[in-house]
Amino acid sequence: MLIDTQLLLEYGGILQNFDTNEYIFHSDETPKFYYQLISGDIKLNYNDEDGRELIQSLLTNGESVCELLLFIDEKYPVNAVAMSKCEILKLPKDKFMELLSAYPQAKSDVLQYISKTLYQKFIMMQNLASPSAEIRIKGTLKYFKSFSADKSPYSLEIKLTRQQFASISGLRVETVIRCLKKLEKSGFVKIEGGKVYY
DNA sequence: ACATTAAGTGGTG
DNA sequence: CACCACTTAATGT
Repeated sequence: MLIDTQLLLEYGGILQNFDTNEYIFHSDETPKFYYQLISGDIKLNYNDEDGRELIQSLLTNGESVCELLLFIDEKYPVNAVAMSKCEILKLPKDKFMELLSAYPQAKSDVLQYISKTLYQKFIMMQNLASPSAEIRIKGTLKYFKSFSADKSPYSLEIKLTRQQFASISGLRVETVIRCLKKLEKSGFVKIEGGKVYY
C-alpha cells in the first residue's frame, strides 16, 4: 500500500466497491478525492478522435489513482475504469492534504511514487515514439517486466487480451497478434495456450 | 442450440 | 502498418 490503510481510514477514508467496467471517474471531471486501490485492477484510458481506446496506464493493488492531479488545478485527462471487481479507498482532497502535512513519511512516499510512475512514462514514451511495431511491442513488454521482481525469462505472464495490448502499444489487434508470433519464433516471448510469457 | 468474445489468417491500400 | 472480412475455438446463457 502506498499509504497505510488504517491511516487513511482515520482521516475519513471510505471504502467503495466497483464492478468490472464501472468508472471510478471520468475525464474532464474535477479531482476531489485521493483514491487508493485496495484490490482489483484499474485502467486509465481515453478515446482518440476515431473513438479508439488508448490505455494510458494500468494500476493494481496498493497503488493510488491519478494522485498527481490533487497537486495542480487541472481536470482529469483520463477516465479510470475498473477492469475487475475493485475495492477502493477514497479520501477527500483536503483530508488527504492534512494527512500529508501530519505525516512526512507518507508525503515522501507519495513523492517517490509519483517520481517512479513519471519515470516509467518517460520510458514508455520513447517506446511508443518508434514507428516500428516490433520496437513498440518489445518496449511495452519491458515496461511490464519492470514492475515484476522476477527478471528471469518467461517468468512474467501478460494478463492482457490482444486488444488491450494493442490499446496500450497504440497498434491494431492484428498487428499485435502477428508481431507477437514473430517474437515467439525468435524466442523473445513464449506463448502457451494463447498466454504470452516474457 | 445460439450469442458472445477473443485469437488467428488473408488480402488490400 | 491500418483496415476489412472472415474462420475458429472457447465460454456463456
